[in-house]
Amino acid sequence: MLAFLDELQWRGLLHQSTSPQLAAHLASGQRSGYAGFDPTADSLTIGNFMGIKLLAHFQRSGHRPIVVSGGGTGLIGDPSGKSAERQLLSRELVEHNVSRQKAIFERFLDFSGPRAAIMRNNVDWLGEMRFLDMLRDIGKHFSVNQMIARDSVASRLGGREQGISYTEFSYMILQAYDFLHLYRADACSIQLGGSDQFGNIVSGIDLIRRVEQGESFGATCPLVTTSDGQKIGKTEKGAIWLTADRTSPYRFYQYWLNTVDADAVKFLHWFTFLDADAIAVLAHATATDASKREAQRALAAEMTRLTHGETELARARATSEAIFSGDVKSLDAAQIADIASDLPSSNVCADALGAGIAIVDLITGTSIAASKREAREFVQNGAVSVNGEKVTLETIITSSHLLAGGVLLLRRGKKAYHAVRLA
RNA sequence: GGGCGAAUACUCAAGCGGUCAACGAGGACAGAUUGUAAAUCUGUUGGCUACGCCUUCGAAGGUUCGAAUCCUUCUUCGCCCA
Repeated sequence: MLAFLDELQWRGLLHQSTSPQLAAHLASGQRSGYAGFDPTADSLTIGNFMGIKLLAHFQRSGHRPIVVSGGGTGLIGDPSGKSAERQLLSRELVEHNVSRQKAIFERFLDFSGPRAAIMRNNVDWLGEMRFLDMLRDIGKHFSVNQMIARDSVASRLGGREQGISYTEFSYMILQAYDFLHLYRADACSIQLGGSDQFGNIVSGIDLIRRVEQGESFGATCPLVTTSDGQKIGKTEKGAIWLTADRTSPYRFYQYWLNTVDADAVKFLHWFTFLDADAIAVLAHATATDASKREAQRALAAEMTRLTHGETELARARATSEAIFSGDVKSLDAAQIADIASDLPSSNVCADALGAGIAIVDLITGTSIAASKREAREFVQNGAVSVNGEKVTLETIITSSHLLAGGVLLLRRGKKAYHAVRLA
């Protein structure tokens, strides 16, 4: 078992730590460390995954991870890395989001055993905090002079267009207080997070030192980006989520499979739990014959298994193969239904289909083509196929085209698929 | 409070009375090539009952045969003076 910091180090996930003593602190016993998550949505994206992964490594290295849901801070909004003031979320929504996110953590962390992960929600302590107490007990330890020097605050003070509200300005105090609370209540001495959280982490450490004369630590991972500097997990069609209701396992699998060569090995380090040897083998394979995309395949498989489980991985793989080999006609009804459930879909009524529908009309308004003009263009370009066969403008779709189970599989280009069900 | 200027499609950005559904760039999408890549080349990028028609150039009115282009008011933003 590798020490926590060493593990992060070789994976390229260690950006900064607050003190050289951290390694010794970790080596001297089982520690508790936390990372916070904003309940801005009822799910989490692969952008949030890094925080989870830090905790997972922490646990695997023999320590106790604490997941802190920002049920309280989520009501305020973290100004770090934000150029504009955030919209406030309602209490009900934040609460709902917190409860939905809980289920996600259970897939990545072990909530049983001697190092069982624990969940905390900072609304539990921030919610009942009295304003006067906060000002007297906590506020006294913060220097406004230092607070306004913070990047996240300074950038907002300079601009005339985007100021910062007192609400968001206070955020760092709340996060610092979180750390203090956890230090007291759960003997939590470490905070983990992205590099953008470094300032907030240090604030917490300072506060603990002043109030409790205690020692605490922090470590951050770098902001992970793709080779062309883009945020990971952002696509044109929206973020890649960690729950099937927002991103199907198939799409999730495809996202990783489509990783560019330059990023594949790097992502294996960052996102998977594969060990150094396994990654070295894949790196070698990629260097020798990139066209086999072994690194991408392993990455997609690992990530899908991790987030959705073995069964969903098998399905996503099977769907991918059936679809990209173009051989969908030989599939049976169950397989087709399986595939269709992973794809965007629409319905067509049996009567209309009986009479025959022009291909252009069929695909207009689906995820394949937004308008008739576009539909015509795609068909003319030879971009559209039905059940793996190219269609032309003259093609009329009738019930004889239906695959087993009453489904049509539409395809545009190489990667856009759509299922049409008989209604 | 006063003065000046700007608002154009996903973004940036031309246009300043007809030839404007609106130059160009980026992005996006598709085709060829390929590895469900990258790079490259080509095409498309408001909608439709489609060699024509309809709706768009911050909003509402107006001038004109005709406006994104001129006038009025309003809204928002920027700059300058107080």
